[in-house]
Amino acid sequence: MSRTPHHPTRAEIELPVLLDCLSDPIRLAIVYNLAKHEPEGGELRCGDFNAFSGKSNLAYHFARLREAGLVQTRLVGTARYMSLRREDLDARFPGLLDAVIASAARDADRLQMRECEAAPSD
Amino acid sequence: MSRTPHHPTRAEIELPVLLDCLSDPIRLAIVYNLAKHEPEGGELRCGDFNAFSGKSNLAYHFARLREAGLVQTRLVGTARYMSLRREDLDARFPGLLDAVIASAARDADRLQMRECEAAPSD
DNA sequence: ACGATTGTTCAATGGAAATTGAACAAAAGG
DNA sequence: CCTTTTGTTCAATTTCCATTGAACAATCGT
Repeated sequence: MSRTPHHPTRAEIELPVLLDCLSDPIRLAIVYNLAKHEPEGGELRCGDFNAFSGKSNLAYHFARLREAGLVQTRLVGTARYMSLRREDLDARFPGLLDAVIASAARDADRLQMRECEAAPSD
Repeated sequence: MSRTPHHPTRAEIELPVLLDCLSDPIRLAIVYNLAKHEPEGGELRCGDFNAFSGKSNLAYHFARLREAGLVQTRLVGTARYMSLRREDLDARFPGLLDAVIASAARDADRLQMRECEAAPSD
């Protein structure tokens, strides 16, 4: 485990990678839930998504989200807090993230979009 | 060759399929060029993209774009004219297509986005 | 120091996607 | 008709992606 996971710079974020990342139902659901919690700070723990899939599979999706530049990870004890890279994404591709999230919200039922409970913060 | 290729209805268009479709560089370039030609009617022939890849590979990508609901195909003689399904896409996922196209335009250089010449219309 | 918790890394597997070339289909034009 | 043009379909290959379980790493609590 590297002490600090790698995050691409804002300029390194690439559109096809980002779209591919968002095209996976599990990753889209993660982004959707992160967006939903933005009013309350926007941070969720990795463990908050344990109902979505197995842990190792989730770790794989978290890494893809991070390396695509969609989320940032903050280490707190043994836990990891994730949040959307709002500023970077809005600066890089204005309106794109909002349009995707709004589209996902619109189809939440059809997409069988899961929701997760935020664990009590530290 | 079926006389009329299948197009999904507006309601059948699905977000993950659409995003996956747009995440491929060749398909994104096709959509980008179709968008660029919207002021002039928005139709381009399949053959206008022949510089992008081999014909059979393009036929594969055209089918994916069509089946994702991104484009519609009109048969004229031996040629096929494609155009974006603007109304359906804007109705289904407002702002999404525009945000993607604007993002692609912004990164056109980095994406080595090819441009195609519209052949003289009939 | 020890065990529990949290999450990652690794290796292996199954399956879907992209690419290629050859063969085919439909219409246009001489 | 016969040839050319346009584009698809098919089969085969290669590559990449998602998923799984076992092993590992880092921290916390006691």
